[in-house]
This record gives sequence, C-alpha cells and structure tokens, in this order.
Amino acid sequence: MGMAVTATRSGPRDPGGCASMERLRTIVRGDIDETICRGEEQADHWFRVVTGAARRCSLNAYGRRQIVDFLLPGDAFGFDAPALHECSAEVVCAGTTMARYPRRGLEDLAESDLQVSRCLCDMALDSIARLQTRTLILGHGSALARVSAFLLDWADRCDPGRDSAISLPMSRYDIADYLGIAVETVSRTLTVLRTRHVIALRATRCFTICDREALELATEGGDESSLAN
Amino acid sequence: MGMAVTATRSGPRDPGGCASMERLRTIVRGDIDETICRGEEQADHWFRVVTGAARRCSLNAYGRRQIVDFLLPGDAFGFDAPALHECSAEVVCAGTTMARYPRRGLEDLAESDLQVSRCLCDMALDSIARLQTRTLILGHGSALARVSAFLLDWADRCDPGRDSAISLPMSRYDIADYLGIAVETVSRTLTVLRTRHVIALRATRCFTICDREALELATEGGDESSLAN
DNA sequence: CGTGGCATTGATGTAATTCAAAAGACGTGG
DNA sequence: CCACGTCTTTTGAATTACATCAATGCCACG
Repeated sequence: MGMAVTATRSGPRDPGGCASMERLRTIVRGDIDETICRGEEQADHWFRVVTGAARRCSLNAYGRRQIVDFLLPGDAFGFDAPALHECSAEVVCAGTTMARYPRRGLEDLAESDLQVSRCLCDMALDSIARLQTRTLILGHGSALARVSAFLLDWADRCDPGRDSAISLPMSRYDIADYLGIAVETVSRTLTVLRTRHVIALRATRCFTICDREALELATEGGDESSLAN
Repeated sequence: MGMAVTATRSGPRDPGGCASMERLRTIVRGDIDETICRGEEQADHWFRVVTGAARRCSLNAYGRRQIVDFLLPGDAFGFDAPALHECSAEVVCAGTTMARYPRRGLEDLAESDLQVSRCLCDMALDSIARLQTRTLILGHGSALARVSAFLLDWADRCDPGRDSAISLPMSRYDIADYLGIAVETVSRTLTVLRTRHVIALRATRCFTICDREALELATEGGDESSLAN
C-alpha cells in the first residue's frame, strides 16, 4: 500500500501519531478560553489535539474575531505559514490537552522515517478535508443553510453514523464567528430548527438530530417552505 | 534540509513537478468553460495546472454553483476525498492546459522516491495555504471586505510584490460564486472601489491597485467612512 | 448588422445585523 | 440553600445591506 494521496473524511482517528514521533512530543494543557499557542509559537511547532476541543482564531485590525477551525482529538494544525495569517489556538472545553512537536525535529525525522512522513502527510490531508468542508459551509448563502451544514458536519465528526446526543462544547459566539454571522442569528436559527422539530436541544450545548433529511435539505438553501410550519 | 512542514505563500512556482513524476504525466487541454475533470475522474487522478487558469466548482441539489478554488499554473488538486464533495474542474481562460497523473502510480512512486514524496507534500501544503486564505476571505462580513480581500489575494498570486496591471480572467459570475455573493453586488462593489480610486479597471477583466492601503483597510471591514467620498 | 452573453445600473423586497432588554445558566459567598 | 452578580442565550424592534427583479449598455462574434 502506497502513501495516501487522498484525504479521507475525518472520522474518529487515533489520537496518537506514529510511535517514533511521540518521543518528540510535549503535552500542553489549559483552562477554558486559555490560549495554547500564539502565532509566533506556531512557526516552530506543530500541534495536535489529544483530548477535549480547541478553536483556531484570527483577529483582524478592528478586533473582529474569526474562527478558522474547530479541532477535535486527532486533529492537527501548524501546516500553514504563520506569517500569512496570524492565528492562535484556544481551549474550548475543560480537560483539553494537546501534543506539541518541534517542527525542526519532525522534519528531520520525516526525512529518514517513511512512516512519520506518511503520518504527517495523512494529517495534512485531513486538514485539507476539514478546510474544504468548511469552505463549502461558508459558501452557503442563508444563515439557515450555514447553521444546518455546521450541525451536520459537527455531528459527523463527533459521532459518525449515529444520530445520538451530540455535545456542542463551544459557545454561540464561537459558532457565530465560525459561520460569519451574528450570535443572535445563530440563536434564532437554532430555535427555528427546534420548533420545526428538525433538531432537539437536550441542553443549550447539546443537541440531537431528529430529522436528518430536513436538515440536509436546509443545507442546500433551496426552498425553505419545506420547513414552513 | 528536511521536508517542508509549512506551506509557504503560493507565489509563482515552477509549473513542472519533479522530474521522475513527469513520466507519469498526461497533458489535458480544453476550451473556455469546458470541464476538464469530473468528480469520478478525480478519484483516480491527480491534477496540476500548467498554463492558463481553472476553477473548481461544486453544484448543490438546487443548481446553486459554488466555486471552491481558482487555480493558476503550479496549483494542484485531487487531494480531497471525491466522495465527500463532488467537485469538477473547468477551464477559465483560453490556452489552459493541465497535467494529469494516475493516483496509484504516484503513490507507488512516492513510496520509493523521497523527492516525489516531498514534492507531493509541498503541493498539498500549498493547497492548504490557498484554502486557508479563502476561508479568511469568505469569513469577512461585508461584500466590500470580501471583494477587496479577493482582489488583494489574486494580485499577490498573479504578481507578488508589484502593483501592475492584473488580469482577472474569470467572469463576474465566477467571482460572485467564489465569494458567495450576487453578481450585481460584485459589480457594484467594483464600481465603488473604482470611483473612490482604490482600484482602476483598465478593461472589464483587468485591474490595477491604485491605493493598496485603502484596499487592505476595506478588507478588515471596519470603518467604511475611510472610503466615503 | 444583428444576436447573445456579460456587465453595469436602478428600484424594490427581504433577510440579517444591530441595538436593546429580558430570561436563563452558573458560580461565589453569605 | 438562597441571594447575588456575571456571563450566555434568547427574544423583540428598528435599521441596513444584500438579493432579487428588471432594464439598459457593452462588446465580441457570427
């Protein structure tokens, strides 16, 4: 079997890398909303979420925050040029830990160890898949379509296949900044989906998909009358 | 020097891959708007633009088109799982040619040839940089911010550094579908930027940046009064 | 010289933002 | 355990920006 040149959907992956990589690893942990890594640090390191959840944020000159990516165990980052988009990583929920690897050491290791090289490549491809999915979510026009697409994607990442109770560890603000819409709009859209029985909110940060078909339909942003009443 | 684990900004790159890869290559060419590759084909192949420009499109169930990426010479695609997001590649301007490589052969080659493996990885990382940039562009709230960010990014990709005349080979529809806004809005925004002397339109599909600072400011979407009159 | 696709501009409706406030969660300390 | 303050979420009303509909202008091409 050759090196994978196609990103597969990010299902629940092995949160540890390959063995020889792990000797370079440092474990980092932080409280909720704490910054794990700033832009500069990302220049020399390479990160991977082990437990919990994290977000990658970018702030523009006027303080407007943008969330570039949500990270679950197994998700890695540090591939993108830090000079380009100053981007920090922050803890989303309690008990979040991340593995940190020195970039130099990793590069050297990849040079000699094919398994490491393959492992890195796989994670880069995973990252591509996540970004691509995100691009498509953001591309959807209406707020309803974006929120629906986000919920579907998140559910698949957390618990592929099953439609059980899904934890939504991030705040509505986080979701809003991820989708590029206002918090109030996120909230309103969720209540619409809830009152139409497309989803159920077990708690404010925990939901279930009741009608997956309707949710997928809403994603397409076509005719909303299907949701009407 | 080890394998690069950071994507650098996509400047003008060598449009040919490394030598041993090129033996697997087939050259494909097409007229304007022709489809070079459909979703299925992307499962078994891996592509790279040699000359001209291309776009990667995704159509949803209701016929709404979304442009996922614009490709210039040196830009590659075929990393993402085709099952996930059915995505086709189409020719944007006359004289566009693309190199096509069989995925299997490439994987096998990468297994034995470190240079090939490195080359593939670099292009994957380039792809990440493009997607990341795009994500940030789409995240910008206002139409003005999106169009401005798009113009800046495109200018940097075409001609890094200099602010000379930039060719904009794609139609306004393409730009609209790339930015997730209406064609009319793209057109209106461009005329605003033109009348404020932020950019100049040498022709409908050719522009110059007159005031880069103002364009960067518009990108942030902060205070638009700076552009007022 | 006409035809058709692309681009621009105008008028109107609508969905999302913004401003404002209330209601609900959550922790702290009395 | 309850009272209190703070932060998050939800809901409401007003405004704004974008989409949509419609028409005209503009080239390129046959």
